Amino acid sequence: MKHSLRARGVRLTRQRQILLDLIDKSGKHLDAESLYQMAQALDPKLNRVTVYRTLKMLKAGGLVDELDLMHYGGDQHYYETRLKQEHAHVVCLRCGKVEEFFGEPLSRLRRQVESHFGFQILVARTEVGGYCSHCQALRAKEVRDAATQADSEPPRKKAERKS
Amino acid sequence: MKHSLRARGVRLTRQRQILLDLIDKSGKHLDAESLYQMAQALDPKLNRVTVYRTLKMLKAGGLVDELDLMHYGGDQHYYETRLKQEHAHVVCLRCGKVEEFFGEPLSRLRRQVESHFGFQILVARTEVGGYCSHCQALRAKEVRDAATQADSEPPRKKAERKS
DNA sequence: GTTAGTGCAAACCTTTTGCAGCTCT
DNA sequence: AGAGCTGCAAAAGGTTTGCACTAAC
Repeated sequence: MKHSLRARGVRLTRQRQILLDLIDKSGKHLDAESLYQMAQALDPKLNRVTVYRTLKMLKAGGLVDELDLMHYGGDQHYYETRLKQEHAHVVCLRCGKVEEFFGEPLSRLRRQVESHFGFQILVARTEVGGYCSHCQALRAKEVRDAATQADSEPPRKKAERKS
Repeated sequence: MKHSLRARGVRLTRQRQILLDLIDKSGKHLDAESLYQMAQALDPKLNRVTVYRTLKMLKAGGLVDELDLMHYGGDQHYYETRLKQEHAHVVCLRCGKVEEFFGEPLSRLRRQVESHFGFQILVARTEVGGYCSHCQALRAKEVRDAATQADSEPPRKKAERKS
């Protein structure tokens, strides 16, 4: 990563070294604010704006990919170093867990889009939202509880219709 | 759409009728602001906030899908009525044109994610960014021109700001 | 020594929220 | 009648920009 930047004449400032190291070493799916917090622990003077500018540059240079993760947890963007292999992000909308899916449908899709439209793909992103296996049961229970509560709610007045 | 809402006890106010009609009739990929502008032409009192609230409700109810379109043109969200058939959005990063891709890799992907993780999918989104066939040539020319210009460019003075 | 990069403050854009009043069923 | 909606104003959240100063090459 650093090598690639140097080759383009990008200056490797102290701040960028810190950020690059964090992005590389940390697990994936960092958003700007988290990255900023981590960076600030190492250099309290490092500004939030520098984080945004660095991420923007890395994205423009194709060194990181930008994700939304189905906007679970807000409208900020998440970043991960561009991996060798394309993958989809599978986000549980209840617990927020993110799984990565590698599979041939992805490369197949890419090839089809390229040939079908004569399109030159620079970046592709597949995000899936729903409930993970663990949360499906819990979710069912939550719905049940909510319904039960509604049913047993004091209809102190005249007979009310059920919705 | 209206029927489905009524069935859930959602009130069909004048404002919602306007917005629902616009979403249905207009081409796809409207963002909140555009929808607001269109709605305001029909009812000048209709507030932007109502647009946001309505879109949020439709999304929660699964009646519309939310798109980012690779953030071409900003960080706002776009909406389209949920179609029978799943499709990917292919966005040209130069001209902004959006193509829709229907193909079996998408349903294949869906099935694989479900069975591989035991995941219950509620919403899936595939977005592809790059250059459409028309823009590829133009893009190449732009890059060439930029390089030529850079070579022969006199030492830069003050940066000019875009108005 | 240049010129790219940084920090700071302030602006910006999109979206959400609190609340009083209005309206659909 | 009354819960559900709307409009207004104001705030929030995330990101970008103008500008003077600093540091990498």
